[in-house]
Amino acid sequence: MVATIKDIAKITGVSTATVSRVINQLGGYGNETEKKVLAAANQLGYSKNENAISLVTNRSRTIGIVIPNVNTSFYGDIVNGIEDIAYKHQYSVILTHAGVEGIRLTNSLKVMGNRRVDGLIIVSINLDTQQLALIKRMNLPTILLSTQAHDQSLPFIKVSDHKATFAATNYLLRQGHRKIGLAGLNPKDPIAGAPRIQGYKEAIEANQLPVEKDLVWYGDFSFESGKMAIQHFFEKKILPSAIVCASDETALGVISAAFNHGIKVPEDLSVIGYDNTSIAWMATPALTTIKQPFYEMGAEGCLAVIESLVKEKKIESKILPFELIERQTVKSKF
Amino acid sequence: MVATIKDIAKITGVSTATVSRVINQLGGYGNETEKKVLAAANQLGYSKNENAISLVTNRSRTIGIVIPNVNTSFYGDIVNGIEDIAYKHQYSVILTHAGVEGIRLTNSLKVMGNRRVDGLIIVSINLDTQQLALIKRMNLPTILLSTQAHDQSLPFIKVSDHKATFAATNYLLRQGHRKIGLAGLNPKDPIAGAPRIQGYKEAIEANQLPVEKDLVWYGDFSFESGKMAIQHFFEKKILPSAIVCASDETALGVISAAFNHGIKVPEDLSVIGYDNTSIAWMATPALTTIKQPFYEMGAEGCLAVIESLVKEKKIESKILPFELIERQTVKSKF
DNA sequence: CTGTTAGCGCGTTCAC
DNA sequence: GTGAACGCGCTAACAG
Repeated sequence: MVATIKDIAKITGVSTATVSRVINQLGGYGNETEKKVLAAANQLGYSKNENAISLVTNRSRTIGIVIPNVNTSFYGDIVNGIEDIAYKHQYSVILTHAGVEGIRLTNSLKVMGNRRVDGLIIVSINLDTQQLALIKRMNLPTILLSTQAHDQSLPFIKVSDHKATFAATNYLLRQGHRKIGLAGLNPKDPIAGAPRIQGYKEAIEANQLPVEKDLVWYGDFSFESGKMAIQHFFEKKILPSAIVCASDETALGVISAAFNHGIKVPEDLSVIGYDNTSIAWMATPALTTIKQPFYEMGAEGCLAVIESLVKEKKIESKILPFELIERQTVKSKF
Repeated sequence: MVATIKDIAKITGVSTATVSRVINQLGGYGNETEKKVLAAANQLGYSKNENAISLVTNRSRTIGIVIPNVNTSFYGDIVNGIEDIAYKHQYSVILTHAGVEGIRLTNSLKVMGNRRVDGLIIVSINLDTQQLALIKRMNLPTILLSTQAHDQSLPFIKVSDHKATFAATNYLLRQGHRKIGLAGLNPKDPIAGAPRIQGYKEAIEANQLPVEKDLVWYGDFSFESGKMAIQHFFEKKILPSAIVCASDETALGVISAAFNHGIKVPEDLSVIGYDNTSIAWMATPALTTIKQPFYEMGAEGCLAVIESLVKEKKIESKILPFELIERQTVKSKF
């Protein structure tokens, strides 16, 4: 058994109250006692029991992270950002997976409730009305990362999917591309799907070009979606000169399938990705892509939650800037 | 404030002890009371307070994960494996980063101690003697993942780095390659460095070939190391026909630099990676590599810790099998 | 089948 | 400057 403040009290001959004061540096005790207590604590290898503290203070200094079960590599960055900030503020982080598409979310929330987390960070899950209600009922400072509530009823941090895809498409247009495909987006996804499709269309139309249905291939943001897009374009015999992709993975899928068909990137086909995960810059040719600031999302989200805890500050939604990173997969037509 | 068993007791007119029995399904109570209690719990939205439970039972049903701060994508898989198993057994998982090369480890362990985690999973950190002592002093079921203690004093799960690299090298040899390079390994790393270098050398020598010093370029497992290796080979004018790489990232670095020099993979140069992270199969050409079963490492490691908790079963070290995955970056010389 | 009691480790009055 | 006493929410004897 680990030592407790009782043990320290016994050894030093002071009361547990005083030990507690010293350990928490609350002041109001003599120099002598302080030394005595600290020495004893050190000698016994005393370690706070956060569970006991939680019980009496009614706060756990713990933040709950809920992540879906898909394994795109960017979750790592977000979690990094969260944990770094939590660490700085002496908070701990407990992590649960909410299953594919958040199926296990209810259970995740239950766990978080049982652990009495002080705040909640929910990453990249499309919440339905019922789930939203569940979250609100927990009455905890909460922030959504890389997603948002369809009714905006919870604060979030993300980039503007609409603008980012508009920018990507427009960039291709400015490079002289006229037949621009779209690959891998899910139109039923109200957060990361539909708005991006809209951004793509608007960019095309803003240039007085027609949106061609056959140039759009829906999917699920995956590598496979990218491969299938190329397959589809081939079958329809309508190969675009450039493709806007749902993710870096989709872009790599496009490139992979293109390669198999003998199409060269970027000479014959330009490709632009989305996310700027590590695979983007490690690929050959290196992927031109839209960068999402994942680490910052995590860090700022965590900070917002913690500040709402200590300063009772309301959590504000925030749109973070994306960035178009030019590398080697887009070729100008001029 | 959330409802407690006291509230339930008051409403239903039974004692808190009985409420506790019902909630934990311990049996020994009437059908009537059970219904009453459950109904009240439901109505009040009762939620266990795990912190209070931890206090009295002296176990937290929490497992601590310590991960270094580097951001290779495979941590995600390991954590996935851990969390899935933890979830199944109703354990929670608390995550801390131990900084670059485990510099913050002491603090991580302190956090874990304060939270009174029941078990410890340490991922991919090379522990020095002092750190090992620290961990042992915590007196917790512990397992190391994808690393091991230099004195084998803690159980671990990993693949045999030595054998895996031997296999990779030997595979290249069997494809007819005679000038085989090695890129990106750190010889000072006693776990993932030196043994692999050894495996490489042994394979070469087993084929009565000389180990050429200039064909070996050390590094830090990174993409950059791969690029520098090619740079080096060029300067020395000693381009191998195949390269064994420290990681998939190193392999991609090799491929990237090779591409810039007009060297084609695999036509002019064969490359074999290590890890089989997602970038391996998404790359074009898809990377031939050594697969490490990361998810399984996490899952089996977590299971071992939990079983040692419930069954007092000792945790055994385990060498997991690697697998050589043939894709498109190695070309036979025949 | 059920209630009483004690105590887990700690922070926090309220006295002195 | 310090201590006694209480209670956070819960489980675990023990008694009935």
